[in-house]
Amino acid sequence: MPELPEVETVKRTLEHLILHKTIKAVDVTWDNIIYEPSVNEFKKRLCDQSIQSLDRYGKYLILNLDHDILISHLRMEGKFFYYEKAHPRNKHVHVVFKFYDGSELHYHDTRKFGKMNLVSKNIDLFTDGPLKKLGFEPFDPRADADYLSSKLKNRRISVKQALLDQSILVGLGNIYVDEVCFMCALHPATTVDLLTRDDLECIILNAQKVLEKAINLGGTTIRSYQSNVGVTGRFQNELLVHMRKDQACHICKTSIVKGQVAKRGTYYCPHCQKERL
DNA sequence: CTTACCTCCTGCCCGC
DNA sequence: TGCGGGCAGGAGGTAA
Repeated sequence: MPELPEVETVKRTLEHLILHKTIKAVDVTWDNIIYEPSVNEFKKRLCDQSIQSLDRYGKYLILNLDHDILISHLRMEGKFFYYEKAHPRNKHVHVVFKFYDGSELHYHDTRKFGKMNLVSKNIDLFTDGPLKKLGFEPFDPRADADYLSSKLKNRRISVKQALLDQSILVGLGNIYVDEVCFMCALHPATTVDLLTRDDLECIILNAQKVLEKAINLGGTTIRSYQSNVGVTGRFQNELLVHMRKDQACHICKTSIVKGQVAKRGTYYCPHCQKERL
């Protein structure tokens, strides 16, 4: 499940592979991957546009083209494969970008959860476009305790759910939310109305920390992430609680527990992360 | 304005 | 061994 660091890794890898290439044709074999516009318009408009630059916001990958912006969200299992020459399509490949130099970029998505949006460059992604509902990145100086406090006002959801909510902060998914909760000694089910100002500052600080460290290690590779674009994640060796059920907490040696919070598989240390009631 | 629930999909795990 | 059922999981949509 690609979160901010994994998408950043994909973005950096793709920059070396497809920057300045011009699209000759696009094949789409699973229509629901394309959120907007219609599949026919999507394919047609992409033709003859070149990749001017790549960007990322939260977990969204952004390709700046000549006239449009292509936004790709990998959701659970989306990944890219790049080939120098025409390559047979794997059964889980649903979108193929063919470039004029003969190379191809294949979008592979086992569960077909990923989405692509194509929007005009004339619209502002953050005020009118598909990213308008998103919150700040944890690195953003505007993402301070006051900001979080205002976002959480009148809300009684769990910390886990709040950190998964991309309209509050972008970039954290199930893995890194568990890590941040542990680093802040917060039980993931603690409701946000019980958080102190210190907790909010701690959350921002540790979200920055965990994301920066994961980016530097190329992201987290859980299971065999067989993409040839962004494969080398090593952060899985640094995880403090996620995927560590029954293993010793690094602080107190208590066994890490896996439970359900906000309907998500959630790992935490029952000793270091006491729930507040 | 909330929060809760449904949907999309497939591979995998479990029990029989 | 083979089969069916249940389940996980981002985020958009919708209902209450």
